[in-house]
Amino acid sequence: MADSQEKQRKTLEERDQMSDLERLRHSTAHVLATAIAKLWPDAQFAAGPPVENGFYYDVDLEHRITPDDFDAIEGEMKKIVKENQVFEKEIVSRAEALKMAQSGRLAALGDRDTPSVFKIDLLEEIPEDEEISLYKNGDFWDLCAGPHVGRTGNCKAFKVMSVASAFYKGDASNPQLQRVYGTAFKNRTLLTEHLERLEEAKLRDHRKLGKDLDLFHIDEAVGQGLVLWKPNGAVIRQELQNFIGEHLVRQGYSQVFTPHIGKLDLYRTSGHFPYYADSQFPPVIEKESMKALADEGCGCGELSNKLESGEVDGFLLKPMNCPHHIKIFQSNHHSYRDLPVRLAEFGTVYRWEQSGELGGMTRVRGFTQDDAHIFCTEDQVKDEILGCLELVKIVLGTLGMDDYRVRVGLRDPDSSKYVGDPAKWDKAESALREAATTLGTDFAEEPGEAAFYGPKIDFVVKDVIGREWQLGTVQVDYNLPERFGLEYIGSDNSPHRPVMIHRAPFGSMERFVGVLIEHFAGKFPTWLAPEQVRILPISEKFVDDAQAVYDQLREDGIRVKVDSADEKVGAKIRLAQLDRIPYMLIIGAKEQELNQVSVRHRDRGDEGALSVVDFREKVVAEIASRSL
RNA sequence: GCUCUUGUAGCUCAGGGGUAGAGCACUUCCUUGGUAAGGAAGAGGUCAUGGGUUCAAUUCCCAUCAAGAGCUCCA
Repeated sequence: MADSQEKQRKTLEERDQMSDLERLRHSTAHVLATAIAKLWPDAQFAAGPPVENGFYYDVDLEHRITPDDFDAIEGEMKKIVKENQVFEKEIVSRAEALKMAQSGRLAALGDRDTPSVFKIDLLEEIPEDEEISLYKNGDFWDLCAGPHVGRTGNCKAFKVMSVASAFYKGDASNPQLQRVYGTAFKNRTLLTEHLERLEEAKLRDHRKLGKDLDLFHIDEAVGQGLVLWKPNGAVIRQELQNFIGEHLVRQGYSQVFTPHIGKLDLYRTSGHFPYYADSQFPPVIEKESMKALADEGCGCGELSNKLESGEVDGFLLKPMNCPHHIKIFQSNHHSYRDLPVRLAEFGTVYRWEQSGELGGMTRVRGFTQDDAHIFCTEDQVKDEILGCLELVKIVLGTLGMDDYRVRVGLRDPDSSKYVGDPAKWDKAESALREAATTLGTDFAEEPGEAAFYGPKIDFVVKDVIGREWQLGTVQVDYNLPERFGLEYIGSDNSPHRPVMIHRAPFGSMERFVGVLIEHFAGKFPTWLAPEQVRILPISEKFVDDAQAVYDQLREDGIRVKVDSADEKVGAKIRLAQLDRIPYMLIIGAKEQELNQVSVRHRDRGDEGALSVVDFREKVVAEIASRSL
């Protein structure tokens, strides 16, 4: 937030550290800008930095750039590359730079009627003691601190990728610019490889696979961001819940169930209403109040005031589970001997995410957290955090998800959005930091990433198109115990305030399964696969034998189906492969005679014949061990 | 929420001012076949919704709803 402007401007030191690839991409951004300036001389350029997979340049332009323009843009870029213009650095005085900007000369091919408005703005942000440099390639002069490659001829392997819009300087109150994205690599081979990787990634997109494999459905009639789990998806979710459930028992959690709504007063106490009203579904107003209000002809604004003041009461779809769990904790008196109390629930919550934010399973409006709240003493905080991290590690380890990063979210010292005593924050932050060091993986401390009520550790993974998603989370909370006046009786026979820890190893079932679909590209390990075994009789004659094997496997709880369609076995195999079924059992005359099945694995191929008993044992063991 | 793009059969998509087409899936028939597609026939659509322009709109225009990309946001 506060640092978004700083992010726009790299320090000189950071610029010196720009990698060769970033330098190349940044230079290609200038080539892009040169091409756009040729095609549309009235273009006003803002910033054009390298980014993770390429670069972009922000431009304000009457003409709406569409993918249809890409050929023309790339054509111009190729000419500029071919001309092999030198990237020339020139140090100028502030006054000179300003003069050029006033005459529209910056980020342009020549003087213009209008000043280079964004460049003037950017000039003003450059610290007094910093030198001001221009980079020139051909007639294109741009205000730029560099660094660049030597010549435009170095920028051969590029591609214009997409165009989107972005707020100037990342501030939603600023005008929106057209952001043209491109990518560039050292050579064509690397570029082609990158483009192929993107194509492959599209194939494992969870939204596509969710449809192909019949895992989930989002229906307009139900609502945006509200996920319907279809039978296949439900199997995966249930297996994951069982898996977590087993570990909860081992770690001394108690399972609870709570309703999906709670009174507004509950959230007034927690501080979530009306503070977070914008990101909640509107309250459900009590019947009697509703009627009275309607009779009064109460308007919308009035209603909202009355809700805020508490004059009218109602219920809120729960945006989180904490208050309910707190009330469970509070329904008993607690001695220090009882602590920690660990309450776990797969709790469904509802949040009014902005419509532009919704997407697939990863950002939704109703989702189920594998939530738990731990109420403990100050002394227990560290061990409890360790326990939580242990659980996250077990989860990610079992699923083979090792491509994640750990983020320790600390408060932003300059912001006032945080509640609670700074001394307690310090304590919580150091507890988390200490716990994170025991993790054995690198972690990054990120100021400003804390929740408003406390610091946290997040496990972040990337989806197929490189977007980061927060999955598992462990958060310390000194705030809610205060607001609800939680207490336990200490060994000194006087009341003390417990500390709360929120934790969710998956984060939400929706997001986690979405990410998991992409992680496995739909090829779930046998224990998670909606259909674990498919039996393929060679012809109609062997359907009865297939059915007999089916019955035996079902006894062991194996999820199995028989494909009795009137098709050749090749076609049946193809279908089973497309459905990503781990095991195919082929039954024909040979197998019938020996009471065997021919085993084919979706990745390993033909594995030869086994007796039904042997196959059963093998698969049951594989499932029980949750092997990958 | 903002900008842009998109919305045609269950799925993937083509088409285009004169009320629609392919492949896969589905149904039926022929075929009884050994490790990624055997053949034939059939059924299936108010072309997202609501307005407007027009003799005529699924096609053009506007709005709404939804999806996608990016930005902003994410207790």
